[in-house]
Parts: sequence; structure tokens; C-alpha cells
Amino acid sequence: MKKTILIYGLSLAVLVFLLEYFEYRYFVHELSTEVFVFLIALIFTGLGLWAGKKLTNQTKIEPPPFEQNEKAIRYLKISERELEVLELVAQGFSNKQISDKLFVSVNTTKTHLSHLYEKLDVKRRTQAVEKAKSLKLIE
Amino acid sequence: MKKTILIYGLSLAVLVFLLEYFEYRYFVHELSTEVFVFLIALIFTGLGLWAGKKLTNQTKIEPPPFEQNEKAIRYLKISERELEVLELVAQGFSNKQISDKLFVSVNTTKTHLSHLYEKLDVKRRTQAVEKAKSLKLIE
DNA sequence: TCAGGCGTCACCCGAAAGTATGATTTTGCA
DNA sequence: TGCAAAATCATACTTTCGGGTGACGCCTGA
Repeated sequence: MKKTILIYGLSLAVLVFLLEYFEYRYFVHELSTEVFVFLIALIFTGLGLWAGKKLTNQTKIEPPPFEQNEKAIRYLKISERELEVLELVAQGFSNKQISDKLFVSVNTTKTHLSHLYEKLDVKRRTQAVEKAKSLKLIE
Repeated sequence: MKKTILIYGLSLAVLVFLLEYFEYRYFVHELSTEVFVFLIALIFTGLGLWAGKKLTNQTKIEPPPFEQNEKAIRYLKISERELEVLELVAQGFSNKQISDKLFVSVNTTKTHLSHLYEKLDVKRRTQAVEKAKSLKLIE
């Protein structure tokens, strides 16, 4: 961004200088004023386009900066632990695998899941994942 | 797009004409050539930026035009029916619900799913959904 | 015509998931 | 300090999933 502006400024300065110089020396006698103005317009249009592209591209590179919908999480009263379980479910892990990762029993995992289903108002894990993603509770 | 170009062209023509006119009439005597050139540069830079923004915005409005990865589907030899089942699974439906939607028995749905798991190299429906989405087999 | 893929269905069995209920411990906070 | 929410675990039971196997009809390409 800063670099783009700097380059643009320098180009502008150099071009103005050069044009001024050549205008006095040669062109003004050979080229009509219309052509001279047209050239300047053309050059600076190009520079404008280029600078514009640079500046907008900068903001286009990073498109998906996932931001968790914390409001929804709080509103649905989903706890930390439940969210952890939810994330693992979304990654396709079984209850057993989740239990091992979280160092708890399968029963505990199932309890968390039951609570989640209730809060999300769903019946199955796949629905929970679907809903959680649409609500941006998880990525 | 066409409209933008047209507007730009017209603006350019009008501005050149006006500048020429005023140059001859008044300004050339009051303003230095440097200032004149600077003004033209400024105006056309602005126009360039504006046109550039218009042109790039056009291509930025439609960002997520989901295109199914048909190559992957063919490569994995996933059939039509299997894909239908997969989509419904991804929407969180149970085997029974899917069977009802497709007017087949639960057994048939299960058979399709078994084949899918094999082809996707997964063990559970949640994993299948996860993988299918990452491969863009489904939305 | 015949093999092979696809779609359909069935039956069985075990594993995984989900429901219901209750209990204990931890912990944050009023 | 004491209460409520959260986290943990258990037991028992039902439902859903998933694997394995086999079967039948249809269609297509070799």
C-alpha cells in the first residue's frame, strides 16, 4: 500500500518533470497542444488504473478470515467443553475418539452431545455440524 | 462494463475539449504550464482510479459460484445415486429420511452409503461429508 | 452374448450413537 | 460462603449406523 503510493507519487513527479522538459525543448513545436494533453491524460489514466488495481488487490488477497459467532454461542449458552466436542464431531471423529482426545469417558462425551443437540435443536450429529457451521459456531 | 467504458470515454472527450477551450481563453495566461499539466494529471488519475474500481468491482460481486469437482467425482467413480445420498447425508438426514426422500428402502440407502465410504476411504458419515466438501463433490 | 456396473432389496450382527435419569465433583461468582 | 452452572461419570435401554453377504433385473460396451 505505502509502496504503491510512493511509486505512484514518484512516477507522477518524474513524468511531470520530463513532460515539462520536452515540452519546452521539442514537442511544443512539433506536436499540437491537443496531442500533448491527450498524451498526459493517457499516461495518467494508465497510472490511475494501475494504482487502483494495486490498492484494491491488496484488500482482495485475504478473503476468508473466519470469525466465530461468539454472540450466537453465548446466546445458545454453549459451554467451552461442548464447543470442543462439537469441533471434533465436525472433523468426523467418533464419540470414542473424541473421548480419548479430551481424556474423558464416552459417557461424558455423549452427555455433552446431548446438551448440544438440545441447544441446537437437532437430533443427530450431522445436523448439529450443519447447523453449527451455518451459524458460524465452528469453521 | 460497457457503460463504464462509455462514460469514461465521454468524460475524457468532454474534459479534453473544455481544457483546450479554457487554455486558449484564459488560463494559459494566468496559470503556469506546470499547474495546467498537474491539473490534467490529477483529473485523469482520478478518472483512471474510478474506471479501475468500476471494472474490478464488476468481477468481485459474484465470489462463490460453487463449481462441482466433476473430475474428482468421475475419478472416484461415484455414481449419480450415490451422490444424491451423499448430499442428503450432508444435510443431516438419517438413513430412513433419505430412503423416504428417494423412494427406496433403507437397505438400498445403506448399500449406497457403504459404496460411498469405500470410494471416499472413510468409515463414518461425518467423515464422508467432511471429505466430500473438501473435495468439492458437494456444496 | 456375456461381463460388469448400477440400482434395488434383504437379512444378520455388532458397533456406534442417542435418550433418560441420576449422582458427584469443580468452579465461578454473587 | 454458598449456590448454580458446568463437567464428569455411570447404568440401562433404544435407535441408528455400518459391515458383510447374497441376490435380482437392467443396461451397455466389448
